[in-house]
Amino acid sequence: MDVTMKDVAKLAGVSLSTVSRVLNDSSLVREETARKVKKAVNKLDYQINDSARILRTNTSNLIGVIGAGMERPFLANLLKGIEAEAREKGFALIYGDSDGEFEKEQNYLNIMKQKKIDGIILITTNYYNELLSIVKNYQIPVVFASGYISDPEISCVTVDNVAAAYDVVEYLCQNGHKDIAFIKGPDLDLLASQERLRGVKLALRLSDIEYDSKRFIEGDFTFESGYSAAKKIISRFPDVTAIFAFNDEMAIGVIRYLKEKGIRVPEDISVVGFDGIELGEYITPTLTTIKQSGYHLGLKSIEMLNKIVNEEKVEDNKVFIPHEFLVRESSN
Amino acid sequence: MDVTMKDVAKLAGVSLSTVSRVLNDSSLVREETARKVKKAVNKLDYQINDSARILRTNTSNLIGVIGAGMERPFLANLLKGIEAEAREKGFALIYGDSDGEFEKEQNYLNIMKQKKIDGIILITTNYYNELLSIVKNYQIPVVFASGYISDPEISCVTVDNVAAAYDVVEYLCQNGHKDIAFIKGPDLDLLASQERLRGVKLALRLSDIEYDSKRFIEGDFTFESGYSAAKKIISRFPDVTAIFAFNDEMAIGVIRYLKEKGIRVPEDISVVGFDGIELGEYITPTLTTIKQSGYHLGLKSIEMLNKIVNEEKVEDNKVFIPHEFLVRESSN
DNA sequence: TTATTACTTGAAAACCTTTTCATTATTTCA
DNA sequence: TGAAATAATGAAAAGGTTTTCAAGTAATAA
Repeated sequence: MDVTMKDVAKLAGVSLSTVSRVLNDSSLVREETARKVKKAVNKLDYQINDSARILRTNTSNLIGVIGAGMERPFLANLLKGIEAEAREKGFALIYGDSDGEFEKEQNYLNIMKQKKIDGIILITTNYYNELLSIVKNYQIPVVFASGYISDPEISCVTVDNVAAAYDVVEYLCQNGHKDIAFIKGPDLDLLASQERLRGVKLALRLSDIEYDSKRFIEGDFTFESGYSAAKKIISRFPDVTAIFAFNDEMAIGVIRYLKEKGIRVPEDISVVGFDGIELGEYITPTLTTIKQSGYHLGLKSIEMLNKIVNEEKVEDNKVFIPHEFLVRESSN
Repeated sequence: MDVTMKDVAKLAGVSLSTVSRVLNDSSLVREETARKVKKAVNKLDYQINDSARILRTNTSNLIGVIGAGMERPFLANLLKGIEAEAREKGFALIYGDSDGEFEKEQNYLNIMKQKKIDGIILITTNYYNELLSIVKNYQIPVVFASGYISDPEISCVTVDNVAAAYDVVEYLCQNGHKDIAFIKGPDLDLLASQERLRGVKLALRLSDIEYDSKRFIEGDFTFESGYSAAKKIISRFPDVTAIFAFNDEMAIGVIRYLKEKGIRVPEDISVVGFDGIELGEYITPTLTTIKQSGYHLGLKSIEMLNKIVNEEKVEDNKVFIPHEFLVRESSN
């Protein structure tokens, strides 16, 4: 039913092998013959059968992406960056959202293995160690795009979460805030959230503020969790003067709660987020935050993965993308 | 290098055919033999070679998704719904973001054809007719998830944009608004935005308000375009009492601009959006909007596509997902 | 017991490429 | 001009499945 190389060969009056050569590397074939073949290809609107090609060559030009919660603006942008650069490099994408569940991740990994993906990008923080060992075992080139992986064999590209979180807290302390509350990510999140936590602790220590675990409320990166965390914070620590949420959505949830309670931001309480999603410029007050570019992060991930796949030398396999501390209206 | 069925067959002491049967439909094989085979499969951690399977069967369990601007919250949710239901039905996803460019769409279509996708979901509004004719020509089962397609052969699932937009305008008129401005989607958008426009015109006519094309500013569904459209509106039509933006992001951009100018929402100007993204509940004032569930839309799309792929009868190939008019703080 | 029938299994072809190896045609050099 | 080298092409194998067809075995019916 579909047009195959055989049909092209017949129409062009040449052999299968010749058609294949023209399609891949016409340098081995006489120019005139190549012309004939190309003409036939166009005439028949021939499309290669990818499965047959993959079966034979064992390379798919497919890149797998496993992530969690890709509807979050930051991650959606990351995906877009991945997508754009993958396209640029000639890869198609196969994508699976794991919701942070290990079982789904395993499942997607199997599917991807079966599809002979050339490489994989992991945007997943909960079971990264387990995942990593599977991927290593399968020998699939991998790039982590969700945090710093210490294993020297593993490439990762991420914002410097520790430094960024440190900057935020240092800024708050320098502005005289002593009673600060924090909204972490899920405790299951072993990368980004943990790293930000480390940065916070470091800054607190250097500012001689005692670490008090009760001031760290667990959220899940949603508006709603920021909102309800704010509620807890206000009831437990009425004297708080600043709240640092580990992402922008939670910070926006916080602001909403404070407004509802008639608490002024930033006059009564300063609020800081993390990520720098576009939305932060459009709410009132505009959101003080750490800006990192998900798009850029995605881009870099593919760039690096591409090198690994092509066995080019990767000069440095731990890449930090730039971040910027944006002081806007929600803090002082 | 990889484990193949041959290895399994050898270890289990049976033939290739038997292994294949066990893996697909063990009803044809003696229970004891099946056990042996399964044991070998587990022992060797056998994973099927998908390309070989696709080559032989000509079915891939792959669904293509072509969309534009998937970083927008509504569409990101849609993608999530697609993803979840596809997974449920045993499909993997191959996804391409076209940025609304026809060339990229064509390109992805070719790639997907080569990968022998079982079906495709189109979330794309600019060149839908051209795309449709290609897809028809390729004979790929297709579901449109971005608006109403009148071609009776083509399945689509969408919110009833006409009715929803009508509801908004009727509400505004009933609340005494006579001087309303609108922020459309891109003029290239031939589906959702056009349909909403039709609903608006209909309601205006029935409310005896003259249609004035100058009161329809073109936006591109971003915060920024809402912001700058608001600027134009305020300068050109200072007496406006209501603004209806064709999506929530633009409405939020509008609100931001009005706040900066010291114009009160809704006391001075009512603002209404469209989509019902979560964010609308967390800004102040909360956003009046049409709520539609992208997740649900995605789900339904796959459900329908699955039926088409399996050649089940599709009782009704034009599906409207429910929408809800949420009157919140930004309008009165 | 013999002849059917049903149940299990295996051998081999087919799916469509790429690529090695061999062959033929062409060019180069002496 | 003839031999050697080079360039262009084709035949065939290989990659890992599924599936048809045939064969063998066990169960049933006559």
